[in-house]
Amino acid sequence: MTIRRLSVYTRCLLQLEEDGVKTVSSQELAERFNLNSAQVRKDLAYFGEFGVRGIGYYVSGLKAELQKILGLHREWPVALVGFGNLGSALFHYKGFARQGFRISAIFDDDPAKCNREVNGVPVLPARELGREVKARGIQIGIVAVPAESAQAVTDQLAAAGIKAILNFAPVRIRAPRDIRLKDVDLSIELETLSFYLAKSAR
Amino acid sequence: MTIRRLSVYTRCLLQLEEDGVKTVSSQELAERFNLNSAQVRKDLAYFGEFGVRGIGYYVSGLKAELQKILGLHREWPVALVGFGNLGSALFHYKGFARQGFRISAIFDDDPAKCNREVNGVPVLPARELGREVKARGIQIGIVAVPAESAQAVTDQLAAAGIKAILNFAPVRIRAPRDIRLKDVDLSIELETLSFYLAKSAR
DNA sequence: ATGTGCTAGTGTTCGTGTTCACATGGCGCC
DNA sequence: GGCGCCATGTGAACACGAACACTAGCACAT
Ligand SMILES: NC(=O)c1ccc[n+]([C@@H]2O[C@H](COP(=O)([O-])OP(=O)(O)OC[C@H]3O[C@@H](n4cnc5c(N)ncnc54)[C@H](O)[C@@H]3O)[C@@H](O)[C@H]2O)c1
Ligand SMILES: NC(=O)c1ccc[n+]([C@@H]2O[C@H](COP(=O)([O-])OP(=O)(O)OC[C@H]3O[C@@H](n4cnc5c(N)ncnc54)[C@H](O)[C@@H]3O)[C@@H](O)[C@H]2O)c1
Repeated sequence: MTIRRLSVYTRCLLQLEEDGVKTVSSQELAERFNLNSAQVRKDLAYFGEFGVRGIGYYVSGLKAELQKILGLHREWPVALVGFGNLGSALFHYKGFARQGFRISAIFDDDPAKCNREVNGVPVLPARELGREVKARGIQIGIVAVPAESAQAVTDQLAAAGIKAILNFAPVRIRAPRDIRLKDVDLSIELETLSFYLAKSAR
Repeated sequence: MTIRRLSVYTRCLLQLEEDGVKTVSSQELAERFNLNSAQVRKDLAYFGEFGVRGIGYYVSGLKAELQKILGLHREWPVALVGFGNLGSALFHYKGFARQGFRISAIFDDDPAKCNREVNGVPVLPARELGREVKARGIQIGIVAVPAESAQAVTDQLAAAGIKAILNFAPVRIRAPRDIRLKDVDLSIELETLSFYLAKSAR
């Protein structure tokens, strides 16, 4: 199943709830994301029978169910490794906190950047990563260091017992099989765009 | 066909070329990304017969072919809209330029940020977007403004004749059909991770 | 209490993308 | 110059996810 869509539905439901909408049909949800309504129903029915026939889905009930499925009913402490351009943009982004992701420790090898606090969050040298991650029970790590350091950082995170990694470095990194790994590669996104431009120019 | 893989191959070939490797087999490429070797061959054969039977692929030849397919043999001027946290991280990122993407105009509505130059690139108020994009022949736009402004910015980019948009705002934006649209939603990436964590904790 | 209308749930079809397995065809060695 | 090697290219099998179309069940009106 494609989990990404559940996230999209959840965000939409948050909006609908704010707008005071009580129920929503699979049809309406589908139109918002130009999907097929059967798709939406299959996605939702996979995890349980959340809907009411003849009515649709109760917005707040469905929202709560989806949040529980996605693990958004709790707070997730997150470790951010690399406090450069991208790292600090991510840190200052408010959207993560809204979904329960709290960057609760930052690690960077640059002595000029570490051993201080930013908005109450400690910036620490990478050598303290293991201890700090364990002490805080952090399960999610974000890798925002240069490509050449990404594997080393991943190894440190793995050793510290982290369970999931979001990697921004443009390299394929290796992690133990039980660690969930997700790559975000912005160059690739741009390249798919230029591919289509180059093609239609042909 | 999944274009993303072509980008991955290309980056790998760049590395191989630097390392002085002359030829590479589909098998070797596949192992690097744990893919199937038939997959690699299908991907490449789709665009032409680039390989030599019994030998594999000539690294520099294949690299050049893929770059041409992806449109990386030329420079793409890019318009960046929104010069906040994320926008400036993207602007200062060196990786895009390496693939030929050059941010050549920045637009932001905040008067404190615009009407100046950063590293020789003008930061302009959004109202000048149309003129500037046309004048510079920009075909790719990056949307890094808050969600509530994203649709308005998209409309401006569309009116200016842009052909492709990379959107970082966490909303589904609408654009004319002939504009290639790509969304990057980092919250969703984190949520897929927390989904798996929540699931295995169950 | 019964009927009608509406929308969720679901078995099946459909299409795309992946994997398998083999035949094809350059290259170099004899 | 012919022969064997080895990796490509590709048709066929397969798997997965998406779309269709039908069935089931709840709510509300009568
Ligand atoms: N900036 C962007 O917009 C952008 C876009 C796409 C991808 N990326 C990728 O994200 C990563 C970070 O990019 P950036 O622009 O923030 O780079 P940056 O150079 O600004 O920041 C990297 C930070 O990592 C720290 N660091 C280096 N090695 C470390 C280690 N072993 N342990 C801990 N910290 C270490 C450095 O001190 C620095 O502060 C890179 O891999 C880059 O390719 C960035
Ligand atoms: N910062 C991150 O790490 C991050 C991560 C994921 C998603 N995003 C998304 O990226 C977008 C930008 O995030 P940010 O953190 O950079 O926000 P930000 O508030 O730091 O920056 C937004 C910038 O856009 C400008 N702006 C607003 N409306 C505009 C308009 N109509 N025309 C031109 N410029 C306009 C503002 O002046 C500001 O400079 C948001 O949609 C956010 O949800 C950011």
